[in-house]
This record gives sequence, structure tokens and C-alpha cells, in this order.
Amino acid sequence: MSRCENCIIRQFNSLRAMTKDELKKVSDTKTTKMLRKGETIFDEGEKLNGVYCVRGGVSKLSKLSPNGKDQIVKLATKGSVLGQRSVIAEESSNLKATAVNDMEVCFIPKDAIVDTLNQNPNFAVEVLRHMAHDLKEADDVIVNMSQKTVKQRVAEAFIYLEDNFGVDDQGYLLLTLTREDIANVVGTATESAIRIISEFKKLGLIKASGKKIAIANAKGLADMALGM
Amino acid sequence: MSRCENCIIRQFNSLRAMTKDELKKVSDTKTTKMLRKGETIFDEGEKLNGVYCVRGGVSKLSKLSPNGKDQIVKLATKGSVLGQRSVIAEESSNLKATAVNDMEVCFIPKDAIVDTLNQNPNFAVEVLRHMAHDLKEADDVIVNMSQKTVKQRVAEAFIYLEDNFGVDDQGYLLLTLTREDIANVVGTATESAIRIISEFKKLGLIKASGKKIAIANAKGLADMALGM
DNA sequence: GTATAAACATGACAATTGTCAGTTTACCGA
DNA sequence: TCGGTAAACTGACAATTGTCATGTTTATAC
Repeated sequence: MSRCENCIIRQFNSLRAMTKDELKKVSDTKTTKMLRKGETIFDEGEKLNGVYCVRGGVSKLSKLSPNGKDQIVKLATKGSVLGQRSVIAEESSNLKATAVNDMEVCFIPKDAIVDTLNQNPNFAVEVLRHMAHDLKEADDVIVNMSQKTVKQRVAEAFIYLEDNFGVDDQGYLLLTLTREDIANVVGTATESAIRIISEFKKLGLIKASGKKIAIANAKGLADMALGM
Repeated sequence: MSRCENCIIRQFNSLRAMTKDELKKVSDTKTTKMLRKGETIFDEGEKLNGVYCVRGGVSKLSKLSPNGKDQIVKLATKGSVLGQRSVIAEESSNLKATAVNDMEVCFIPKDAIVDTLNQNPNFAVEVLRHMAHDLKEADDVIVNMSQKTVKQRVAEAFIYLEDNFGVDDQGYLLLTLTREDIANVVGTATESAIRIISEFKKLGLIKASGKKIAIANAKGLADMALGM
């Protein structure tokens, strides 16, 4: 079995949920694509005729707000599937997907997914379960955005990056975002994000080596995220 | 057929998606409950062993933030189903559901739902489609919360209330929320919400009669929501 | 009806955050 | 290696928003 199916398998628990025939169909119809940093996988408003699995690299999913800023709603790494929501709802995408670094993705035409959904309740339930999880996370983000200060949210962002994308052998975050991207994750002005990052450095909560950032005082940063 | 199934039918398009037997099972196992304004349907962290259909009245779905404020994530009216997310994900609820006014709800034990999900792909796909829609809405809320000012969000809230809950014959919003609830929808301090509402009155964007509020200048309020 | 609490309202002030303008630094391609 | 461009940074200031304190009005229970 090629590596590509692993996204589907991991995300939807579909080794259990999909039959061999169904997995074969996915395997037969998929195509692979390489993307360079900054390239767009799909744009807001675009009709998707399939889903994308992330094999390597990281993608940001963002939505343009009327004031011209791009709010990053989610970061997707190896093993994530992009575009299911739109394919399932048969709507055009509400989000834009951009490569944060060089990426390898595979594209699975929607028929392979939709047919399986319609015929295989196990698969549908697994997809459903996964989407239920995403929905819960979205609720959490709403509460964070509306009830926490920018400083708390920046602190949370670093913790999130460490937890979800890991660190190298010296403790530096593997995923390096620009200050602008950090600001767009947190939902603030770039200058505000920069100022807070500088402050965190002065406080010894984080340290930086060139572009790379590491959490220097995990407890302190966690307290900061809680507003203490 | 009793009225209660209508929630399921409307929400999940399940007249098409559910078989007669399945609908009968729902009908047989359901129970009805009356709630008075302010009562809790279920609490954050609670394990739900079924879903609730709203037959009458309005419920607010909220999540307590660490700073002690209750962020309202969604308002549910007649025909909405509450608790599917938790039942499907087999997790305890991430939200609290409270009656905003007197309510009538019916409770459907989870077996009736889960069994149908596992056996009937049509039903699963309809539920999935509905959840995909909710997820899109959640993304929109995230962007609004992080990119719009409180004033814009208050303006949007009134437009939302008019669009989703309607007005009486004199144009007053049918759903009357306290200022505190409005603040919790918008994600701001109660005083800030009150001040902005007063300002909108002075500007002639809305008018009030006792507790009731009406949109007086729809165009002006829409412009305000867009930040113009 | 009256007591009591909740909701509404406003002022004054502090804290947070955004905006604009400008400088420095890092990086990439020729 | 150089030069150009994008990213990172800083300061000054204005606008927004939160907090606290206090008074008024409205709803609710008895």
C-alpha cells in the first residue's frame, strides 16, 4: 500500500472503516503534487472536486476578513486531510489553503470519497466523529478569541506549536512561522505580535536563535496563557 | 406522527434519510420535558446519553472561559437538535445548554440515533452534511471575533437576531436577550455592550420600547457591521 | 403592594490594542 | 558579493475596550 492512503487511514480510522476495494479505489485515482512555500493549494470560494492529504510540510487554512487580514483558522500537518468539509457539504470552500513550507500533497477525487460515504456507514461515522472533534476545537477557538487577551493568545500559540509540531534536539520549534503568520493565528496586528514576542524574550519565557524560537520557561508561558 | 420527530426530520433531512422503522424507534423512545427560563438542559462536561430537540423556546449554548465569563457560541430555536456532537464523538459535552425563555424539549436516547447512524449511510451523510455546515459557521464566528470591533459585532448580533428569530408586527425582535447575554454573544463586557446599545439608539440605528428592541435603520446598522 | 434582587445605565479612569511612520536586519537572486 | 526586497523591530500616539464605582429602573417573589 502506498503511503498516501495513510492520511485517509489515520484521519478517519479507515483501515477499520474502509474495505480493501474502497482503499484500492482511493489508491488508483489519487494524484501527487509538490508545492513550494507560499503556493496556494486551493482558494476561498473555490469548488473542490476532491480532498487533499498532506504527506509532508505544513499548510495554513485561512479566511480573509473584510478588513483585509487573513485569519488563520487551522494549521495542517502530515496526515491531515484538507477540503472534506466542502466536499461533504457540496459547497465551495470557505477557507484558503496555503503552503507554509515546501509540501507534498496527494489529491483524491471526490467520487472515491462520496461513494464510500454513501455505501459504507462505518466510514461515514468515522468521518462524522472526526468532524465532531473539529467542531469542538472550533468552539474552543471562539472562546479563546473572544475572552483572552492578545498576550494570552500569543503564549497559547507557542504552546500549541510545540505540542503539535514538535521541537528539534535543541528545543527549537520545528515549525517556523513569520511574525505576520503568528499575528494571523492569534488575530492581532503584526506589530502587536512582535511587541509581545519581544516582551516574552525579555521575560525569559522564550528564546530565539535567528528565526528559530524555543520555549525557555514552559511553566511561565503556561501561566501567561492563563492570565497569571 | 408526533411533532417531536420534526426536529430530526428538519435538521437532518431524515424524512428522506430515515426509514419508517427508524423513525418509529425515535418516536417510541423519546420523552418530553418542559423547562423554565434559566434552567439548564445540560452542563459543560456532562455525559449525554441522548440528544435534545427544541420544540419551543430558545436555548443558549455557552462555554465558560477561564476568566469566568460565559461565551455564548450558538442560539438554538425550534427545530434544532442539541448534543449531537457529544453523542457522536462519544465525549462529554463541551457546551452548556440553558433555556433563554420557557422551553419544551424532547429527549431522544442515543441508541436510537447511534444505531441508525451505523446502519443507514443516508442518515449518516445527512448528519455529516449538517455538521459540515456548523463547522463553516464556526469558522465565520472565529473570523468575526478576531477581526471585528465590538461595535461591529454588536451590530451583527442584532441583524442575526432579526434574521433568525424574527420580529413582531411592530418590528420588535421576538427574541429578547438581556444585555449580559448580548455581551456574551459578542464576547465583551456587559458595560461595553450597554454603552454601544445606547449609542446605537442615539444614532437612530435601533429603537427600544421597554425591554424590546427593534432595528430602526437596517442599512445603517449593516454599514456599522461592516465598519463603515 | 412592597421588599428585594436583578438588570440597566453612566462616569471616570486605566489598560490594551491598533495605526502610522520610520529604521534596522536578514535573506535571496543576479 | 552586492543590491534589493521582505521581514523584523521600535516609538509615538490614538482608539478601543475593560474595570470599578455608583445610581436608577425594572422585574420578581412574597
